Amino acid sequence: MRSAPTILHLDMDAFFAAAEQAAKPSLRGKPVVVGGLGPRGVVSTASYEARRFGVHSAMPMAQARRLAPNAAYLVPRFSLYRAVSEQVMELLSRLSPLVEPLSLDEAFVDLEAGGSADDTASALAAGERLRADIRAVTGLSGSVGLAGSKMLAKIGSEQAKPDGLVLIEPGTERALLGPMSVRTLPGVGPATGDHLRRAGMTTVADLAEAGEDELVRLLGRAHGASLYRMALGLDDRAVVSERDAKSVSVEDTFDVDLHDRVRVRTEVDRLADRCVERLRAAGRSGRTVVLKVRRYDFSTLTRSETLRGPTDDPGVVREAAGRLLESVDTTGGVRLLGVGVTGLADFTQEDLFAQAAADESAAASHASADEGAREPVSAERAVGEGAADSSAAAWAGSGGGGPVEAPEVPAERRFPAGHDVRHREFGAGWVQGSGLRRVTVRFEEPGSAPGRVRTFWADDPDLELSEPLPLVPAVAGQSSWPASRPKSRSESRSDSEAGRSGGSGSGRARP
DNA sequence: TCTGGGGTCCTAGGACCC
DNA sequence: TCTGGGGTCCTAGGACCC
Repeated sequence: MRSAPTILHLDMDAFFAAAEQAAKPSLRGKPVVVGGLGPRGVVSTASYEARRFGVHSAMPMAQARRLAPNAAYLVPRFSLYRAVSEQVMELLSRLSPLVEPLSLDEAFVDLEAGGSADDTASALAAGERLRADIRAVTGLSGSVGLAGSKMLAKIGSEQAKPDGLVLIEPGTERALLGPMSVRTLPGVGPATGDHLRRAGMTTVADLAEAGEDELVRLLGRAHGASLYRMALGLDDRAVVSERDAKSVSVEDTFDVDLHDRVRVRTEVDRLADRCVERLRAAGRSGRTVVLKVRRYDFSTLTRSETLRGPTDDPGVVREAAGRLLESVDTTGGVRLLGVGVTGLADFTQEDLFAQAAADESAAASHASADEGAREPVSAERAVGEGAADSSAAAWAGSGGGGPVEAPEVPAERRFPAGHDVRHREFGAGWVQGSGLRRVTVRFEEPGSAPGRVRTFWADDPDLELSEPLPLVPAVAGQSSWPASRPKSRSESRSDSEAGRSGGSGSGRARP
């Protein structure tokens, strides 16, 4: 709590969808839904136009399609969002060294620590300038909350949406919060909300009135006490930059439940490899391996095993995950599998060896086999039979499961819906749909007029996938476009996987 | 309507040690 | 010989957030 509103919370408006609209002029002003396109996909972000149809985050995609059948449905492109996010974070870092990112599109900034504001007027000026800078550099809008604490700054940005700024004057917190729903407070989700409602509390004022003892009795020590303080508008949490990750995990929901025990085991192996890849990319190792299984009925369980020391050896993680799998009953079908590592240490296996060698310890019995990236097994995965999306079924081809390295990569995998392409003659565009060895491209780019559509053969040598373009043309002296740097393998993987799980390539955008 | 993927934090019981 | 309490680690699950 401070007496001047110098904590800033920035939240980009409908970030993924807005970035896609900026990249694809024909989608501006139209409903756009970004999320998983497979039969079990959910909505990541809906544009404000799509929200008017009732579409919102975390909604099953099938439901979204019923509500907004004419919206454009796109798979997320994290390389684009990451690049825009880096531009935004760079602008925030000019305000203060104390920037705490919460996700790609959200962050706290301590304006006071940065010397960029020390009272209401200067905070307001900094916030408005930031919003203008973000629009100039990225072409997107963000909403800003300013207050004397993190909680209130965040509530402020929520109230400011879309494309606004709200400043909450210190001293007015309790009056402002009193009539609001308990669900406004961070940490109060559906379960806690129900719990409180059954106890007769629906507003923040109700919580303040109930008192700390009552809330602790109801919700437990930590949760009850912190909620009581928040209800009074008290929040001392500092803005902290650079928090080390505490776990790394990967998981996959399958388009169709897995029944074959052998198949389940090979998927666990692949997930273990992917998990270790990410672990190593972060220069970390971990001691506890966690297996997650979601069964056909959505019941979810985890099994974990703590090793004698941290590892980043894919073989070790695979074996541990495999052992854990032994203790899980998978009859009835498996909907999701996940492999994670916690208890992270800052050194890699290589460092351990160096240390061990220096100590002349005999511990170096486990060779860190450099597995490298295993070729993903048939990318068709569970698509093919029983896929709900009729277009996906039509495009999945006959039988599926052809040789992985065959030259005949299906068009929908070489050219995932929504991704950028370049044609030697027609220039920049994006994949509107693909399948049956054809690719349909809309030729337009950020800043251009809405473009026209043309269809090509997927093996057309003049057509190739390209990196996302900056949403705003680069200006001399302006911050550079991070996407232009060479991508790491893990980055390029994540986008193509998103495209793969999208499966159908049915990024339908109406002309 | 039929439920993603990546995380964080908390609770609770049992083992183990002092 | 029997009993007590506290601290830490491990495991499993749940709530929550974006």
